[in-house]
Amino acid sequence: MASQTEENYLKSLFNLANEKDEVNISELASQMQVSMPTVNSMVKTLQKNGWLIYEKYKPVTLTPAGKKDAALVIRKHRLTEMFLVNKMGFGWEEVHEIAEQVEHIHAPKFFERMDEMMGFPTIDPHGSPIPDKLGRIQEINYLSLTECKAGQLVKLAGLTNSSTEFLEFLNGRNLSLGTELRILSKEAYDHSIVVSYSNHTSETLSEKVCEKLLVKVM
Amino acid sequence: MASQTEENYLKSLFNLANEKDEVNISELASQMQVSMPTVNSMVKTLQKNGWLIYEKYKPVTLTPAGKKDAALVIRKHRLTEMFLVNKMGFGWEEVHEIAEQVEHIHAPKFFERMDEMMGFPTIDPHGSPIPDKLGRIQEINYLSLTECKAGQLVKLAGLTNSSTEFLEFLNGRNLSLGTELRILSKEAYDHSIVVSYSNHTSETLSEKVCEKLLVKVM
DNA sequence: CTACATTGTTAGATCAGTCTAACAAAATTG
DNA sequence: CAATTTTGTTAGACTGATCTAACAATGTAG
Repeated sequence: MASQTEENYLKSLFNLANEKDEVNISELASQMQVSMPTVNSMVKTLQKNGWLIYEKYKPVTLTPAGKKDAALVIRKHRLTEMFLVNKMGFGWEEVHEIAEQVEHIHAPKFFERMDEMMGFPTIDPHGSPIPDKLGRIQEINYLSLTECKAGQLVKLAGLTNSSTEFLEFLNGRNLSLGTELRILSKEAYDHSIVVSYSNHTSETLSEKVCEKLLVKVM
Repeated sequence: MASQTEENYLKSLFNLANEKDEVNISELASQMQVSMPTVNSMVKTLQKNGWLIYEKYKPVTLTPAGKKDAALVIRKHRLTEMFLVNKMGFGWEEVHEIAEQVEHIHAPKFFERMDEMMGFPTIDPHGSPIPDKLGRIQEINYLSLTECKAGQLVKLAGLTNSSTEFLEFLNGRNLSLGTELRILSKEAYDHSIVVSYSNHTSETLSEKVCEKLLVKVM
């Protein structure tokens, strides 16, 4: 069974993997906030346990078992976040920190019960998909708000970043998942976008914000 | 902040402390399932951190800070057990294992929220008191069923042991907290007790069982 | 293609938490 | 109270996860 540390490495590896499923040691080190030698020794351990493929001076790749176990940790994290929001009344900006700890609990029925109580949700409070019990993750491809055209009506469906600061910024603008946005105009110079939604008749969103907003065209 | 290991030692120390607040190294070793040298080195660490008083060849004693922090871990454990039973539908025999893990989560608002959702319960699903936010624990003195007399009507209010096996035994007999028992007779030879309750007209409970049942005389 | 920058590895140390073996103090018991 | 048992301590080793310093391989840019 994976230690908490190992679970954290699996999660990072899963999230950092590129199209070729590869992750560099340096990326992983910076993501995990540890030194490269630490990562070097840890990938050897993870390899020994069948979670990844490692060859000297090459990027590492999760094995199918590694991907599955990583997805199951992510499942625990996202189920927890959803439970905290839907069943315990927390705000979407408060749950990450708690879920970071709860995700390491080894008690299948605890998470099964959460899942059941919530009616088997498929996304977490930030719009990210919740992997199933077998670690399968449904790919959703939303558009970034930056890719949309003026005049379009879109619905906010996900985020590419869920930092507390960003979530609090969105709270301050009354923006939440499900909010329908009308794109009033796009500024060519700085790529900012003017939108209207709910009782906001005109709100300007910077490119920095728009690129983090994932939407579904209505 | 206490590590998980330290939290576990604090909990054991709190539970093992006798009238003089003392705990022997050997007791602690057996409770924690580690060797005596391990305990020896750990108590030195705990002392360094202000949680206990240690002198060579003497039993150890928790400091006020140690007692408080121990009680706060026990609070997290018992709130979790109660939440699992009352809000998530688990049986009282299922919750200990999960709570053993959840108790190490460092997220005050998570436990505050549980507490609030349950209406600030004072006992856990096994009848043990839940310490308050300041680590104060209200002493309840129930009688052991063995101390009761034939003819008395008593209500099951607590347990001195909450092992899964014992809880499953009680489930099999339809015995739960709040059950009112009429003591029909006491057998002098083996100290077994015959009781009636609910729709059980006559059930014989061995001394082993009776001594673990805490009751309130009606 | 060589030089420099970046990335990755090795060696060796540290810390927390654990162990066993050997020994010492304290408690018990004839 | 002396002998034996129980309890506790010390020394030294190990594992997991981390570090820094030194070095080696790879990638990049003139």
